[in-house]
Amino acid sequence: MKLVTWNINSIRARHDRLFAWIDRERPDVLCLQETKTEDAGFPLEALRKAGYDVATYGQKSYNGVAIASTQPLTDVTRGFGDDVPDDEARVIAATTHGVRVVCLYVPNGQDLTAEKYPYKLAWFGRLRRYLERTAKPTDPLVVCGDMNVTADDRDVWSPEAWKHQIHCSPKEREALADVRAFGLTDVFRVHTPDGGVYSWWDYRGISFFKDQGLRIDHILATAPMVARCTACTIDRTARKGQDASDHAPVIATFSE
DNA sequence: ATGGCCGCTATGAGCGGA
Repeated sequence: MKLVTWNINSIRARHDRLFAWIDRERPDVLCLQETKTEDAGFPLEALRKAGYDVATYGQKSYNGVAIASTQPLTDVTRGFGDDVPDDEARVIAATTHGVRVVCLYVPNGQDLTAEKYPYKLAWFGRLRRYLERTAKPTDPLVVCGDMNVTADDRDVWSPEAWKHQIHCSPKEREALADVRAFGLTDVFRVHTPDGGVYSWWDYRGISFFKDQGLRIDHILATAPMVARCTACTIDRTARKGQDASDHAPVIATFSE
């Protein structure tokens, strides 16, 4: 089973590139973030035609997540289902290929002094409690998406430039570590212990050309899924050229 | 030191992204 997480940065703006990539890579499960549209603008029929069952959780202009799978999606849930009023479409989950898949678009946080920063930290707490309520660490579970946090300095092209910046603050990293402490492992790191591989590059300047990126898109898995994970890579080629998302897809392969 | 790009919107400037 080939599972992909990709912050597509507008599924409408990325339509041709997305479908060309799907045709080439044929993922079994595709988790998308920042679709930036309600269902009216979502290419539901095109994905079905390509052989996918699809579940969306969209909103106008911002956020938006979706899961597509070559097998049926069952038990689809949207949001955390907690008691916090929140209409931002950032969480969708479904069971497919015998695996519970949680697709996340974590809040950006803006900067360490913004009101969005404590919201982001609290959001990670809600995520941890959501996992406690809805899953067990012994389940076949994958939690993936745009985490908007670097796990440690190996994920940062310049730890000095990014020190105490958003995506790299100790509190964000602690919040992500607390989510992992539920019983999740970053499968990319299992296969690639060395740093210097990124999943996002700023559109501005020549950051991609100079490989000045961050690894903020993660695939986390419970122990039974880690045992089945034979590879995890980041498709840097998808970031090249015109009309690319600023994120590259992360691909994990699991044995049956 | 700052901003540099991109996608969105009952667009044409301002917001959010990371």
